[in-house]
Amino acid sequence: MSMQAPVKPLMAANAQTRIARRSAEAATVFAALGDPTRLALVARLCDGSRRSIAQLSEGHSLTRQAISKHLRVLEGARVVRSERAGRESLFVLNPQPIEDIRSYIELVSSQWDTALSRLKALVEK
Amino acid sequence: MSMQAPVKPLMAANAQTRIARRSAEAATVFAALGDPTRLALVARLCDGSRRSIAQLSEGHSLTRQAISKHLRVLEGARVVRSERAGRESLFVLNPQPIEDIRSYIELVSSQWDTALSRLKALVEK
DNA sequence: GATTAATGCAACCTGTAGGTTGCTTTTTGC
DNA sequence: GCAAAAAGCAACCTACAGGTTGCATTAATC
Repeated sequence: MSMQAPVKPLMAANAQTRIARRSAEAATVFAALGDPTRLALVARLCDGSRRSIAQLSEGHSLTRQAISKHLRVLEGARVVRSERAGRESLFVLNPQPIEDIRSYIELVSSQWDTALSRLKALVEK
Repeated sequence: MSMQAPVKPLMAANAQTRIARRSAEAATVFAALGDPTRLALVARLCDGSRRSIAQLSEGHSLTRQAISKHLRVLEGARVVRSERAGRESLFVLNPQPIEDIRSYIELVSSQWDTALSRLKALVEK
């Protein structure tokens, strides 16, 4: 087994740790969005509407309970919020976590970009 | 069961379908990033370095084979590319799919934003 | 107040994701 | 050429994600 990774650090260690620190939370949201059914639900809610489970079940081949479970998963990741209204519970998108992973991706991309520009600078030298 | 969703379309139907159309591919990438171990691997590769499996296994409590499997999943989602170099295979980040989901999120967010602004306009009327 | 709609709850089933162990194959370095 | 390093392959295990069915509960409606 090799002692240490013989790879030169091409970036500030700060950024790496900053990214790593946010990975855990980000993974939860990614996982929530990583199912086609759930992502379809998010897509359907992203116009800001609040819809009941029955409404959200229409058009899917799945059972109402299946949809319900998926909604609870999304709620667990805070991608969605629910509120009971009479006999139905209404779901609405919560944009915060999605905004969070957007900025996470931004962070990752920026690292990649600086890596690329450094590489380019190195080649041109 | 209710006939049709009694929800007014708050947005152009175009955007909804545009989002829906991209959901399937996006879900694959989200799923790939939805595991903490895999996201950590991506974080480690996002500086543009190419590293071997052995290198990427260091620091993890998992087996080399486990890491290897995760890398293949990432490769399946094209988040990462591999290349055999002698007796080791090197992995490097491929930013394209991540860029894709970034723009997907952009799309979703924009819908949410227009929904919000319309709501605001409605209230102020 | 009886009926029907909308959910919730719980048990259950099945496939597969995530992980391990053990062995083989391919390079490398001496 | 031999020993060790790096990775691939394959079988296996286990938990749980994703789905179903059936029944209980709550609320609207007439």
